[in-house]
Amino acid sequence: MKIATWNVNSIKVRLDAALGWLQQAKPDVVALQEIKCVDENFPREAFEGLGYNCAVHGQKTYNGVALLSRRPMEDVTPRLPGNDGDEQSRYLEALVQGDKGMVRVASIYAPNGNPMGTEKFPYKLAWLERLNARAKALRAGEEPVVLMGDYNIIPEEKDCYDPKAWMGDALFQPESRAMYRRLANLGYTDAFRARNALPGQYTFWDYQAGSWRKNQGIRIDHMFLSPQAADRLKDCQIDRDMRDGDKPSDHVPVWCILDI
DNA sequence: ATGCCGACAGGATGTCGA
Repeated sequence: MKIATWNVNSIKVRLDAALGWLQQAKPDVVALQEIKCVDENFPREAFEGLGYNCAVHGQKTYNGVALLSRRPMEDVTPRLPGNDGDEQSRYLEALVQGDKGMVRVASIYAPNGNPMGTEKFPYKLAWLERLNARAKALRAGEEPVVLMGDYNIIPEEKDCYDPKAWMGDALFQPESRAMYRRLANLGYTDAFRARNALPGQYTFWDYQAGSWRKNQGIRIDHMFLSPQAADRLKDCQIDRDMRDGDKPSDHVPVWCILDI
C-alpha cells in the first residue's frame, strides 16, 4: 500500500499538477494540506474521476486538509481533540482498509509559529501538544497508524541547508524540535529517516531568492509511523522532481510503501 | 536588516506563509 502526503498550497491552483502526479505516482492514500478552500469548493469530481474517495476538512483562504483514498474511508474525523474553540482546519483522520489489514491515517498541517514573540508560537506548541496526546491515545490501540503532513518542524541541523539562517525561526526552535522528538519517544518512527540518513534531503524550498535553483531547502514534511506500521515499512521517498513542474507548490510529496 | 515569490480576497494592496 502506497501512502503519500503533500502540502499543495492551494488545491485550486495545483489541481492539474495533482491529477498528473496521481496518475504517475499511483498512491492508494494521499494526505493533502493547505487546500485553502471550503468543503463545497474542493474539486471532488476530478479526484473521483481517477478512482479516489475524498474526505475534506476545508477552510476559506487558509489551512484546510483532505484525504484521498482508493478504498472507502471509515471513522472520518476532523479536528484534534483538546480545544473546541480552535477554528483552524489542520487535522483530519480516517481508517482505511488495506489488502492485509486496516491502517489509520491522518492529514496534518501543524501551525507555522512565526513570527517569534507573537501569540503564534505558543499556539503552535499548544497544537503540537494536542497532537502528541492524540498520538499517545492512538499508540495505545496497537494498530498501524500513519500521522503525516506538514509539521513545520526542522528536526535536525542536517535537515536544512543553513542551520544558522534558521536559528531564530519558529520551525527550528528547541521547543519545536522537542515536540518532534517526543513523537519519536512515544514510539513513532520517522519513515523517511528509517530509510535514509543522508543530509540535504528536503521537502520544501521557498519560492523566493532562487531557493530551489540553489537547493536551499528544509525537511519539514514528515510521515510518523506507529510501531505496528513501522514493522511493515518497505520504502519511503521524496518526490523532489515535483518542485520543477509548471506552477509548482513550494512543498513536494513524500510517500511510503507499507506491507498492509 | 529586509525583501525576494506566490496565493488570497477583492478590485488596491495588505496578510500570510516558511
